Amino acid sequence: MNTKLENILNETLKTLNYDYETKIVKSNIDGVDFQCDDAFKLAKIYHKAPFIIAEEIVNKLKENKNFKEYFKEVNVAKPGFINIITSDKLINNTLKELMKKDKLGIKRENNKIVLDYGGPNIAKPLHVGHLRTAIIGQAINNILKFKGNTTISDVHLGDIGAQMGQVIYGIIHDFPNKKYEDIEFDLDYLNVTYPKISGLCKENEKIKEQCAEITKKLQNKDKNYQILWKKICDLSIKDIKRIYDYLDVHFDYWYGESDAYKYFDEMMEYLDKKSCVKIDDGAKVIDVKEDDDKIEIPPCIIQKSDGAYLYATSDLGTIWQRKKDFNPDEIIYVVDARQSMHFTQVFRASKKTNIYNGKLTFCGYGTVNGEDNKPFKTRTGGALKLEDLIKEVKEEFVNLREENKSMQDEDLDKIVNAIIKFADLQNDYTKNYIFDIKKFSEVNGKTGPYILYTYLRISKLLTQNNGKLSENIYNEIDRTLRLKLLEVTSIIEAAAKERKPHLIANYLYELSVIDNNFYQTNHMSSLEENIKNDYNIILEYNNLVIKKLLELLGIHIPKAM
RNA sequence: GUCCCAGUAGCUCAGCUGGAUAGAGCAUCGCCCUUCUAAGGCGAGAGUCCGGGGUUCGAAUCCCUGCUGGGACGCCA
Repeated sequence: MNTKLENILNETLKTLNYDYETKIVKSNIDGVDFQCDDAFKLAKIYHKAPFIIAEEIVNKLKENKNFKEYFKEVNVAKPGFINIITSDKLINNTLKELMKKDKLGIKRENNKIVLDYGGPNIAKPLHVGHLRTAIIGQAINNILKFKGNTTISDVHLGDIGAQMGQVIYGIIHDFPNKKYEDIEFDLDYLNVTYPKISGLCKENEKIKEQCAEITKKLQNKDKNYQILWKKICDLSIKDIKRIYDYLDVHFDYWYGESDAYKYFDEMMEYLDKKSCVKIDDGAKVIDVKEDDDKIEIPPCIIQKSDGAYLYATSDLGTIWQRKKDFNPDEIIYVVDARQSMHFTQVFRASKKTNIYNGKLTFCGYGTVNGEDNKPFKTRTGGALKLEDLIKEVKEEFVNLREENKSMQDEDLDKIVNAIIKFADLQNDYTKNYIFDIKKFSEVNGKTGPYILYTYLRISKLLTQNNGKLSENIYNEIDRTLRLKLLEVTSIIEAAAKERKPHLIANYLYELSVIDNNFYQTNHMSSLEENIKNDYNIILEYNNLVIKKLLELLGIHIPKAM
């Protein structure tokens, strides 16, 4: 739509001898569809009054023999705005073209992109802190895949950190006389043991040291500890998968930090030859300062003075591994914004040492806060488990009204997903947001269930149509809806380009509001056949759009609600 | 201390690659169900866009500065 209008406007500019690429934007003036503000720019370049230029353009435009095909009305407003009201014909023709197009009219991309999201720790249950990376990461994954890219998602498990030593310490002390092979325990046991030992470590320096020792040996591939480690991983991953499955969050690879450890030897050997790698206070560091830095970026430490490896090493090792396994065009990290400094260091280290020269993107999201606007904690001070959050939302929704109690479980789960995901994705992810269980479960207003409700209600109105859209537009809200549907392509393009799922969520909400208005002003059942036919075609497409966009956000539509 | 992010209606937030009268949801108040789901729609009130400068024909948006809140700053992950 915009392109078509821009083309005809640019043609006009040319005949007036203005050398300028003009842009058309959506107008927020009542009754005006689009506006062009470039008379002001031209005024500066050609030293004329903007109003004169705008009038010149509009007059010339009106001489165009195709004027009526494109426009219902074009006029100039006060200082020099060009207001455009498009013809019904243009709207309908563009809409017809869009309906024929594959993938909602978007341009295809073909990059190979690795996405790093999830990042749960083995031996700890998933909690609220794991929610955003999963939901945002999966949404970005879906969007980029829809754009045609080959995406590779990797959960990047924290499978070999300090918590492993602590859990193994706990197991050894709970099963003192058993061979490691024979020790058996379940998830409940793990869920108790980790916090228990973690607490002990805070009180007792000696136990902490012993745990650290186990961790170190494990990292150095101690065969015995690996037996227990394997058991813990298997149990824990199974549980983590269960929750991710519920949230429809999926990964192509379940690699962990331990998988990067395999490459440390060859990577360190490679790095030792680089001039930017040096020893500082006994630690091996990569200098990542750049001349135009506003602040001093500390060097990236890749090996501690005691020889141990740390966070940056494993992230660098992971880049090494990804380059080797996938050789992607880009790697996207969907992680807590507070890690921005760390990733600046790692990204720079990777570039400087030539480990990877592709694009590295940091998508840092804000924290989920409690009502005190501080990172969310339960009443007892711990992190709320994701499983409990899901339960709470479900309960809240079921108790909302009597009809919900008889809902099918399958449908309920879809709605719970919609509630949680839409709440998270409707705002720009770079910002913190306040986590309010009541607001999460709210069904009125800007929520997932509102969108689902709209979709389901429209599906019930749909009847047969002959697939041939006429040239008519019947009323203002009809027109608004058609124009809104024409925006879908650019919305997806923007969401993909900026990696911002909330653009899609906002569009879905705006579209749903228009839909609700539409079917309350236009009673389908009492309409003439030809109007009903047109509306059916439009609403059918409308629902196709809603369904596809919801899918991109990881939200699925229940059978009924 | 340095740097990053934020400050928009009572509350939660969109808008931020500059455009006309700053938009939603919740809350408040009015109207709309003999007709496809009222879990809805329409409308009203509510604003020094944190303060102060500047750039511009035009600033919530860009620059400088001050205040407030959150965060990050070499051997944790």
